[in-house]
Amino acid sequence: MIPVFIRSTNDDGSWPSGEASDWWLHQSLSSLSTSLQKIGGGLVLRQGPSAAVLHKLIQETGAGAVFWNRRYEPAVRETDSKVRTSLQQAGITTADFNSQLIFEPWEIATKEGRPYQVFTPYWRACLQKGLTSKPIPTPKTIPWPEVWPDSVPLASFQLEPTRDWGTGLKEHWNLGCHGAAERLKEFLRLPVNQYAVDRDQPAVIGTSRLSPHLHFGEISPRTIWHAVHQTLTRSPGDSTGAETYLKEIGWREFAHHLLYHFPQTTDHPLRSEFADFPWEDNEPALRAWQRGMTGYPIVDAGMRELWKTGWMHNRVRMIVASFLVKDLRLHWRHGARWFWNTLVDADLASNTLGWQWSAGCGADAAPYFRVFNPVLQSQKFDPQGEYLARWLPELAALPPKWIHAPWTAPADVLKFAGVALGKTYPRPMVDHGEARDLALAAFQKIKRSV
DNA sequence: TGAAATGTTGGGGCG
DNA sequence: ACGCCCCAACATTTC
Repeated sequence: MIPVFIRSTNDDGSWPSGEASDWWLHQSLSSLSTSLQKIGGGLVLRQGPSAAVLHKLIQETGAGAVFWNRRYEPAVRETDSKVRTSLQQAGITTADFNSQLIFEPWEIATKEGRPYQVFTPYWRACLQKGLTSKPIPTPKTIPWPEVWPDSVPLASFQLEPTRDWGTGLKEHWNLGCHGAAERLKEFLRLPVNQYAVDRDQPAVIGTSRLSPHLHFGEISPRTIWHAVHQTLTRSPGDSTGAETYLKEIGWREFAHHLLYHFPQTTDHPLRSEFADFPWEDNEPALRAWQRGMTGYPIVDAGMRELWKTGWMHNRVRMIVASFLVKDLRLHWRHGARWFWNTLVDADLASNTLGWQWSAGCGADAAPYFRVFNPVLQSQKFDPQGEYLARWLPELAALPPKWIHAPWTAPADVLKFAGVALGKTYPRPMVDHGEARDLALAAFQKIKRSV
């Protein structure tokens, strides 16, 4: 058995991976390679068009079969299917497996046999189907070949970032299968029912933070499912936390279900009336959002956490998304692209679902008129302003009472905290009240065409 | 997995 | 003592 990773250069129209993802992939490959070496093998790295690379490897090694795990993004699905055909035509045995998901996107359907478009009934159907098979443990030994084919050096993939954010990322993540397993263990050590409460507080480590590990296949959702159920069996009692957490795994499944059945949603709204939405075109506003300089502390804290660590707390993702789409009325695609490029857990399915949900144009979406108030959200979920102070050092000296909306603070409070609005920290780039009215007015325009 | 506007109720101040 | 008004506090509706 020869483990191979191909850095594919397929011209399949898929979005080029972002820098944060690339960074993770680099570390993850290096970690996988080390693990394989420890059990006497290794990982062969190659670059080029998938099919051509595989055919060449087969020629070099005399391999008779190729196995891989299924992928679900629209563009790569097509590529993988072409690869399969071309291998089979050459008389090679192929087999593909499911490692990424608990439920295949096509095996859950409504009574009419159609895909679900609302989460709750979808998840109910999943739970009813249940998961019977147990995850297969990591093999202790693998039959290795006598002679190894050449491998290109990992560095030749040029996955390491050009900008210096490696230090910020490294401090926050422990990569690889081992890191993923550790993180799951740590997460499950917390009281299970704590999750339902803590997960919404960005200042607290209350979420599992497994998303990048899941995305890169360092841990499978089935492993998580079983570990959570085991914890429940060991210490029964209040299971709301566990159910809430598994529901998040469910959203990930749902995202893949939707992307499989509605592949156009990566770029186009699922609800077609939103194609006519009067989005603004405002480059400086987009830049202010990206850089965390909107003047709304909770938005800026989130955007800076993202830039620094390649990750953002889920509650804050919803807040910054609402701000981009409703307060600035910039197309959700701008947000999706930015997240794609900066998140270590960038995942086409989850990202697409998340942004369309926020914009109100997707499946099971928040109605468009549901506009987040960035100040209220901040006060509600970060009451002490700890999260704000952590990511906005220029506001750290402001007391909790004023840090959520510095422009409302008395002059002497600002002065004492060393805050000079418009100088050390921007004034709010829009008035939320006015922005909300404008967003609702814009919504009225497309509502008529429904 | 909202927030604001509007409606309702009930206690208390006050003439 | 009584009715009136004010306005929290909560509930409902609307965006």
